[in-house]
Amino acid sequence: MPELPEVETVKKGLVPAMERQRIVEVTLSAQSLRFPYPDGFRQIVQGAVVEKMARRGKYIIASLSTGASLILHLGMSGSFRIIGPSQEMLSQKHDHINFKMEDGTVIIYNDPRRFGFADIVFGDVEIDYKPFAKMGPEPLGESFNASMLKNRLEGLKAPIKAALLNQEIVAGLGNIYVCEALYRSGIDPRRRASQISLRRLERLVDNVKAVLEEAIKSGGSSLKDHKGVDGTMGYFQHHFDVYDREGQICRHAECQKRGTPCIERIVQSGRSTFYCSYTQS
DNA sequence: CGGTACTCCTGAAGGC
DNA sequence: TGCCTTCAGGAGTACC
Repeated sequence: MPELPEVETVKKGLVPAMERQRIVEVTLSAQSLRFPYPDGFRQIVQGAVVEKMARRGKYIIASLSTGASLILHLGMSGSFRIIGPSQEMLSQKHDHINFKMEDGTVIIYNDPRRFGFADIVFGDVEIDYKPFAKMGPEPLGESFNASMLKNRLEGLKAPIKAALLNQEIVAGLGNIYVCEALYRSGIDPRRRASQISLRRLERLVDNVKAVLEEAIKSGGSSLKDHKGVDGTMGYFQHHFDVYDREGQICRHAECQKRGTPCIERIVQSGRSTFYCSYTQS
């Protein structure tokens, strides 16, 4: 389920438990995740110190003292929970990976749908890990701006909705935030990506950044709430303008005034798109 | 090559 | 209550 803000929140939550800590033991479930665990996974990870936790798109990267990097992807239903040294460790259905740290903390990866995966990369992840080699820019980075986006959209026949979901155009966006950013920008999700003016792309870029930043902020606060309860690193509660609001009235004054439902749901490349049929053109 | 459809898997939600 | 269908925030692959 997680998109960039959720992955960023999860990564931040893992930092205090993992960074500069040695992983002393790894246990894996019998069932593999989306891909089989790489050969020698346990041997490669066990005994290594996590030097730095990072995020690229929707991927979490733990760089290890051995020079290798541990890559984690949450798929649609992956989550982590952290069991402190003095806490009782209860295993749950769909637990797949346990990382036991030197101080006794255990980090557990749980994933009911098993769309997530773990991988190992030797060398420079940006070059040697295939998905990163082709991945678009980080949307919160300086390099993500309207003119570079216009270049990347040039010649595309796909609708803007599909283009923004493509991780090779821009990294980390998923169905929810694409819907929200297009709504805020007043852009019809069905519009051809290559036919959007620079002016509108400027608004789009600003709104992509804004919606992600807002989500990261609320993700951070909900993380705190969750931790106290059961150690779950949850996803934040967030208010969406259009996502999952089919048949409702959006917050635009003109739509409020009209009083008839404006939010519609359509299917684009097999995924739900929610948008305001009056203000997005 | 570009674009879309299909696919992996489990669980939650809604209809009857 | 239970059984069935539909849908889910990802992304690689298959195929036109």
